Amino acid sequence: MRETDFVSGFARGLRVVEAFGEAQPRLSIADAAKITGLDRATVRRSLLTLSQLGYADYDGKFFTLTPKILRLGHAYLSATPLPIIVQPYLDQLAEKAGQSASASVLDGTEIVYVARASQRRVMSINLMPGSRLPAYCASMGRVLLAALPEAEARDILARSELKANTPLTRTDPEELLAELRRVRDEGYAIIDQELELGLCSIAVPVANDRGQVLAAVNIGASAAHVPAREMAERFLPLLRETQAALRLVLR
Amino acid sequence: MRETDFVSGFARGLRVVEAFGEAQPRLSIADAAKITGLDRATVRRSLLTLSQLGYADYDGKFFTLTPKILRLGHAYLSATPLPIIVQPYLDQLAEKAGQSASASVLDGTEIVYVARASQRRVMSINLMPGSRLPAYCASMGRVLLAALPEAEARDILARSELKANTPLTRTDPEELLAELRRVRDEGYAIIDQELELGLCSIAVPVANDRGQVLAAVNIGASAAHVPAREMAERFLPLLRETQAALRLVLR
DNA sequence: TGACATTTGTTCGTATATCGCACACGATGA
DNA sequence: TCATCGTGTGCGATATACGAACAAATGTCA
Repeated sequence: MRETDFVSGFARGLRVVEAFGEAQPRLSIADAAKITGLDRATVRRSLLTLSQLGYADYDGKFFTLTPKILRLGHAYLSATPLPIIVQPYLDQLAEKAGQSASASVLDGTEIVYVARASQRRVMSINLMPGSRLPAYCASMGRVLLAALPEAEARDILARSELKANTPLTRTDPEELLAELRRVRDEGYAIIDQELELGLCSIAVPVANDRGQVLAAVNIGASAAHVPAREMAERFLPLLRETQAALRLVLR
Repeated sequence: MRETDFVSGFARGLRVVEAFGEAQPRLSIADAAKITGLDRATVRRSLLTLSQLGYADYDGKFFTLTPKILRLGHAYLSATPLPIIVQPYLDQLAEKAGQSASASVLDGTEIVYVARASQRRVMSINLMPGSRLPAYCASMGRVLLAALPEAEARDILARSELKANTPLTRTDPEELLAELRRVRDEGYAIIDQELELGLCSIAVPVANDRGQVLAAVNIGASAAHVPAREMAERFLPLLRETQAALRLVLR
């Protein structure tokens, strides 16, 4: 790949889009420049481009993204068979379990939700396709990390900001790696309020017919209703069932 | 806005991303060039840029989008208060109604799902945030079009490809405009198997405290379980309740 | 099979567009 | 009033797009 095989204007524009987020729904030119570290003039050109294409609104002072920006993610969601195939199985799983079920894949140090069947809300944060959580402290994250060669998992943990979201969060890399080995052996991961107090979840990997792990599926429940020690007993059979069904239809 | 306030490299890159879709999950350079109408050399540079940034994978022949691309849509979903505020109300609505509830906004001739609480699957197609449906034949689309000045609704209908998805689909622009006037008067829209046989839905507009229509909320049900003539009776009170609650919290 | 046509990916040179910087200007507030 | 912050603009240096040409792969037909 040569130096000139890279369109930096495009890359800069994508950085500007990603500058928008929960904390920054509305950005002025200077805001976006500060967040992206790009020159104000450059950011301004990118934002005006977004606005002219209908991906952003501009009131003369602040820019906000429009729903048209979802077309970009939609291209992935509809182009990738995974979410479409998984969704009906999730719906069934959520109904049988009486709890929310989700599917996610790994992207760097984070897991990305690609499908979700919500039975009832148990988390304070709102999860939907495209939502992200740190892998090290999420049940699906543990399962996905366990599916990687250990060196790679170690590398991802090293790049992660291992912070204790609750007193129960495990943050020691060696302890996490030991847990990953356990997950690899047993084939499932349970999180007991490591992400948020009151929330438990159990996840299994989802592989295709060649045994490649493509995603993870989990069930989340309120710790008050389902203590962590009961998670496996109550939900693992259902998850195994879903896992087996998906193995046959994924390629 | 001056000529130079536009980054055409960025705009070209976005066109390339949108070239991916359900029918085209994997694109070669030449494919993408054909779809976008851009020069092969230019498309190649954009695709290699996407690949280098981790937004796409490249096997030497075909490009596919990666989940990282969802960050772009996620920027909107988490940056925009609407989905986050609406989701808990949708969950509640879906539970009370025992049917799926969704929220969407208008983008051109299409509605875009921004949040969804799925109770059970009634449609053959899979809906999730970011999914799109033509506005003219969806209940939320009717409601959103009805909220526009008539000239604008007429223009959108003119730009829409009015095709009959089922024998019940209404495709005559004048008939649709008359229906929009009815929807505007009555404050809700019912779709009886116009999008897909066996599927009924009812939608109401969601406005903020200043009366601006920001989105639409609907309930979908199987026509076998809930005939169209019973939709209003069974679900309109629940939808009105949700509508009133949202009016108070949206601004 | 071999020769030829077509398609696809890649490279190159140059005209053109874009970047980052510096500066001007207006708004806001101390 | 002055300092500060944010926006818009002109300019030289640099990066990019385009079209064309080339190489390699693929398809086609006798």
